[in-house]
Amino acid sequence: MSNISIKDIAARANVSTATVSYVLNGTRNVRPKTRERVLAVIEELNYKPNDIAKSLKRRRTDTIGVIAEDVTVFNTPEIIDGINDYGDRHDLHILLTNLRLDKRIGRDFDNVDKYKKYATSAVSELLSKQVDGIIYVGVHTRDLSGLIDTEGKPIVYTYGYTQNDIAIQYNDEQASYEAMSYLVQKGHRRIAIISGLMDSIPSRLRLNGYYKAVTEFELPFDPLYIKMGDWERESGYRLTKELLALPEPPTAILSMNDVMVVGVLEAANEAGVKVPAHLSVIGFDNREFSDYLTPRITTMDIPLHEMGYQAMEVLHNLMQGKKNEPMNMPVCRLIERDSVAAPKK
Amino acid sequence: MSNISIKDIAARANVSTATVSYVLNGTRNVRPKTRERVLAVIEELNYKPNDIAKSLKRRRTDTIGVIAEDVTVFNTPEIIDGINDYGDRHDLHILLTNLRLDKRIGRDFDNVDKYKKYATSAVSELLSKQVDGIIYVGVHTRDLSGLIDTEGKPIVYTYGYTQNDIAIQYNDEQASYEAMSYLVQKGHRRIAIISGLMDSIPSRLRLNGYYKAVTEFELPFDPLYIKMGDWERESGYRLTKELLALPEPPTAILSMNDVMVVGVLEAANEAGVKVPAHLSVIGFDNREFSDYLTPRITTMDIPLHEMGYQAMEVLHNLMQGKKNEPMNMPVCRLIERDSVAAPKK
DNA sequence: CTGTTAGCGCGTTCAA
DNA sequence: TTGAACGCGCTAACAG
Repeated sequence: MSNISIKDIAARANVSTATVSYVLNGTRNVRPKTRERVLAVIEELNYKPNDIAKSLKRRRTDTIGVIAEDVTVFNTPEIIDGINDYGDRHDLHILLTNLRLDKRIGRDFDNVDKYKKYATSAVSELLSKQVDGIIYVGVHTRDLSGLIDTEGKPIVYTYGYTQNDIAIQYNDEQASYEAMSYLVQKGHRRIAIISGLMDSIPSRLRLNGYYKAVTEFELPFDPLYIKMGDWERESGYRLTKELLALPEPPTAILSMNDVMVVGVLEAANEAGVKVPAHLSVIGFDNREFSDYLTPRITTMDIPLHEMGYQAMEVLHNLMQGKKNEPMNMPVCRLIERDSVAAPKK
Repeated sequence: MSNISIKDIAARANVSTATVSYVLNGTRNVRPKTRERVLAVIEELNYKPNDIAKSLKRRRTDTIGVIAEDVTVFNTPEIIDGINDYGDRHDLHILLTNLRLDKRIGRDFDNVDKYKKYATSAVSELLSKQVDGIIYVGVHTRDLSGLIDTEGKPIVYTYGYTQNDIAIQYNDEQASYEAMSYLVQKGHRRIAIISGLMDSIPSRLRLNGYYKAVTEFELPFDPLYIKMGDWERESGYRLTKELLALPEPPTAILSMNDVMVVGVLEAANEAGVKVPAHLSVIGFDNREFSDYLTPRITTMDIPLHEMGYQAMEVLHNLMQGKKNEPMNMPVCRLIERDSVAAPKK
């Protein structure tokens, strides 16, 4: 156990504690010979500075509080990885709080009262720990205004936003537009879309991208091609059945997540419709399993790592009082696999 | 920004800072009237104690350093969730370090020198931050002796172990034995196993469980039923082809992870062998996608949450100098789905 | 320019 | 119930 303090170093090197501190931080010039001697003693005693004491005086901890709504939800680890990536490069540490919302309240996000207490006490603990800033990692994009009060500490949101704070979002509209372009380029005209729940922002934005593509490429617009799903596999299954039963079924389906694609494939399979020969499918999320399905699913990859990284970058600037230049919105990337082909004539 | 300190409270309540501290911590009796007054002022000024100052004096931070080899690897988030679960219940906070090994060095774990520097500096930073203990979360069970030196601070390993420290492991042998029992009970006798890499501890332990079952249930033992895979899908595919080409092919396959099951299904499909009608399969890991494959895969769930929870519990005892009674080894649980049926006569 | 002294940051806790 | 020392490192002020 190292109870060695700066005093011990000072004593053994025959200098004052101030000098040791200056050597350690390069805050001031120290004669090379003295510096050598101090460094040698530090090495010899394997001294490790006490960051707690340092933080108390500096009124800065170089620590960021991360509030994750649920670390076990698929998007969170990759965002945290991005946060760590930036943190490593700038000597910022991460105090992680996991609200565990999925296990505690499931998907009942409307009932804010159920989890406000968790969020509030998380913030309170982080403030007591004197974090220099906070990143909130939601599981699902929505308005979080009023959920927490950081009492002036800088905060940045991902997968969520408020009226007043900075939030990092990726470009949903562009993503679905790009997926549509790809399908069109492959020769598709009759393209259906299976959305997520319509109270969801990404659902609406992606629908915008869909409309935009339909308009720009002058695709046949049929309201029956627009299906409201609920993010779950069963809705993919059910809605695909409906689509396939249409007098003029679509030749391609854009599904707003990969989970619903599982249902799409089941329905196609049951109906004897081959994917991609008779029906093309694109998913969203690039979940690991999308590569394990048959056929391997073409899907939009969400820039999670970049979102975490950018959130930290923006927060870091905020902490230093720098203005944040408007940054590029992270964009999705199409992962081409085997679920899209040219339509049969 | 709250710059209110205990002094402000003391002044406004006409007491000494000591009294405020006693009220806050209940460390000593305070006359009810005084206590009321202090509490009122605290409320009024929305005072939040500074844990940094507190930690400096108490020489204890109530913070645990978690070193994760990679948070984006599938088992890690659930382990962290277990850590948080225990932490929440005992007012312990988590300082998270992510070594990001998967991105930095891939699977090249043999080359310790490549990541020793990351691990060492992670420990060093955590010690400087004065964490009360450390949990190391590996991505893959192996001997980590000599990787890091915590200088006397208590440490507990999961997915990894050393010669001298405590490590939380789940019961691998029991898991494969139980999977085998289940297959036998369904009527299978000719059961093959596809292992992971054989330099892996879990591979060997699970093979032990397999042997034990073969012996106890007096199954026909055929060395050709034992296939060495490498955890990857392709090996599942290739080895299943070999198994199906045998003069007496197995009626069931136990695969040491779910990823290889993907390959098993592909091979079976190509050979026109129906799962589970003609071939039963059990996987390992209960990966989310195992429920999305066709058929839905029966698999062994690994008690990740419990491992994290138990690691914290053990560490907490260590921190308090308590002896750790031997605890129950976390056990896997069979998730029954649709990939196992009775064998055809 | 180099080195030292001493007070500070904020709660905790002992002696009185 | 209180005054004051203390935990450890930083840094302003000062001396040589």
